[in-house]
Amino acid sequence: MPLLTAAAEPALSPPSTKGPIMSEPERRPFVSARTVAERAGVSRSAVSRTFTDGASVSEETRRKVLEAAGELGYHVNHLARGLRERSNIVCLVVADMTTPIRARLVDVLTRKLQAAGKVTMIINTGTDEQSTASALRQTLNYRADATVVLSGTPSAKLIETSLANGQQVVLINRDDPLTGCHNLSVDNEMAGREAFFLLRRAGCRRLALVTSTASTASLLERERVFVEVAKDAGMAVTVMASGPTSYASGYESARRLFGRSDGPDGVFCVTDLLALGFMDAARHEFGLSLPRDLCLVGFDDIDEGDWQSYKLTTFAQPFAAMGDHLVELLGQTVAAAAGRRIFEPIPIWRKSVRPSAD
Amino acid sequence: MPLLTAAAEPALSPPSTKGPIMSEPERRPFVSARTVAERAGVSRSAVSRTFTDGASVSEETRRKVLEAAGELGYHVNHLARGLRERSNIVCLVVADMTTPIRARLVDVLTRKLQAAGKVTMIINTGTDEQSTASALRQTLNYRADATVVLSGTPSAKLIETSLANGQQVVLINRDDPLTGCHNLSVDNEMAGREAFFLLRRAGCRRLALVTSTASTASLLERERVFVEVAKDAGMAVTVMASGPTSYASGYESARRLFGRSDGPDGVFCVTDLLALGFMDAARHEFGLSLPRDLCLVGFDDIDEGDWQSYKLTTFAQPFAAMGDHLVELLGQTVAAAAGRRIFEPIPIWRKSVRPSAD
DNA sequence: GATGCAAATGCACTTGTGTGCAAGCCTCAT
DNA sequence: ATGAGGCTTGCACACAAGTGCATTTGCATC
Repeated sequence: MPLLTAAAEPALSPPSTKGPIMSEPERRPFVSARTVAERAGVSRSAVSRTFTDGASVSEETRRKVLEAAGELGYHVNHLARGLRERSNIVCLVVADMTTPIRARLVDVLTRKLQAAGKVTMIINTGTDEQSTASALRQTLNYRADATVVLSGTPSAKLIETSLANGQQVVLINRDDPLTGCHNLSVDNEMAGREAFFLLRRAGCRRLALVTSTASTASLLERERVFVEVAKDAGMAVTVMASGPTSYASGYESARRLFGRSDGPDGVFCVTDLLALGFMDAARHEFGLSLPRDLCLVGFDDIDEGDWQSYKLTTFAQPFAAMGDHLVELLGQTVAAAAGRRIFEPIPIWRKSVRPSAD
Repeated sequence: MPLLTAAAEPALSPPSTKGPIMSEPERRPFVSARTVAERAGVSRSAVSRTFTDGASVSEETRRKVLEAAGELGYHVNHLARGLRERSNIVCLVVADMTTPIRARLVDVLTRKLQAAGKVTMIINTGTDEQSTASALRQTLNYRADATVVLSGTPSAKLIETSLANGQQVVLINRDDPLTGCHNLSVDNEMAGREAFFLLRRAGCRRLALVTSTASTASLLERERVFVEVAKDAGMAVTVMASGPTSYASGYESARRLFGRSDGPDGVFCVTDLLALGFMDAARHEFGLSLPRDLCLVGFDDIDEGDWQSYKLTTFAQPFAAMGDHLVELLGQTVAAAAGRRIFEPIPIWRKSVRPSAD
């Protein structure tokens, strides 16, 4: 029936959908399976089956379909496919993408997801609850199979609706105690502890910890453990935070700390960016030399830390392993037990800490 | 290894897609408009109209619909909506995402696109034609309104099918002569010329240009103009490339250049990353001091160039303006005249070049 | 109370897929 | 020759939305 009407319609251009003829930006000339079918002289089902793995098509029609598809430039519409089954879309909710560590994480994850046949949607958001909320909603709008949160803390209620809609929620390095979602995190406790031992072994006497005013759970945990372990060993720690997690904040923290009578000689910066800013201020503003006058430990292992001007001793986050674990999670059924998975940071020895005291 | 192509590539299909009824992980419990309609006691059309701007719904039913939607956690399915009208998806094809400059560009673009009501899909690809091709196919699979290419050079044929499908193609900083697509680019000619004048004004006598072995059109253009202008002024230029566009390559180039009898005293690095590596080697390996013994100009204005250890004089790319222009393009009808738009780089004066010769 | 008009509503069709079911076709063995 | 059995193939439906058109409802006016 519809075929008849289409045939009866003369070839003159359709009188546009509705509006005046002023412009016609409404055309959607994407070629569909039906067009391919008509051209190949087969049914639309045959086209669908040709592009479906394991479906039953004769070699002959398959050839005809592929030929017609090639000539027309046909590509399967994944949006339509996503109506029936999984969309294969994964949403990445992230803030501060320009930060080296975030860029690395996004890079690794998009790579791994792609290799697993997923496609990633980036939602560039702020860290406040408001924008995280609208990010989560976006995720639902596009029927993403999973939402991976790298920044910000989603509200428990919104996570609940995500889960209720059969969507997996994975938090990376967000140590917030939320139930129902997967939690990949680096072992911040070990980092805090090891950082202290590194500095003590180097013979440092006046310890400081530099952090940011963005009170992320990860940063707080590193701080807590470092201070606690130092206290157990009978050493006090000066804690300093001068702004967001950035080079400038680390720089400023150093100015403040060394502006006092006796600056520290052993510092744990909870982030490499902070550490590099701190190191630059210590050197250029106060003429200190590392590791002689000052030992410095960072966290993240960003590329810049390996540059000749810095050679920062730090801890690397095992992003590759985290990415592998993520795709493994996505492969499982939705009902897979949600829970926390902790990855060990890898100590990276460079030149900003003395090898031993003696 | 490549992205899942449109062809009948086996791909790694999840083995459970069509398996027996042994388990039921196939549930897609996403709540649809019909469910909301049933709960609210109205027709499905009413639900649709409630969420469509400007449609005619009484205040009463609207209230009922919104209430039911809230209770059920309903979110409009943008995939289904994308079947009829524009998908509002924009694909970003990018390689080397961890590079600071790329991360910045991706950050700005995702922000701008988001503000314009678009959603961005990241396709993390290699720069070879093969992976660019499968990236382009991915773009078509998801019916993206537009494809924005930040890395790699798509084949003319593939661009053609994109355009034939009504998809806009925007190349950013790819100066390849491809017809039919929009081209946003920074003025490399001006950069090369200005870089030379900066160095000459500083009184440099032995010029060098440091580039990478990745022969991007942008890099080649900067090199060509710099060398040409210098030649016109009667000065020779040593050109050096030691590897990909990275810190390490810049470092290596400096080792080679200063390992000779007379190293350069004025250098244009076509990329900031190269410049920072170059600077570090010049200082730490050869004890040079900037800008006394060596004047250095970069390009990109990455954050790291402003760090205290570097203070690199460079040119900034006006990404914000480019992003604004991009969303403006997307708002136009598809038939908008494709062409090239050139943006002026912004000179950033810092400390790596002497202010004047005298 | 009847009429007119506007707003609200519902039906049915559209978008592009994938797939269950049944029918058709071909081959082979009885 | 005929039925069994396996491969193909097409119909029709499902997925989740938006919307033109016709119909119904509500309300005011005559």
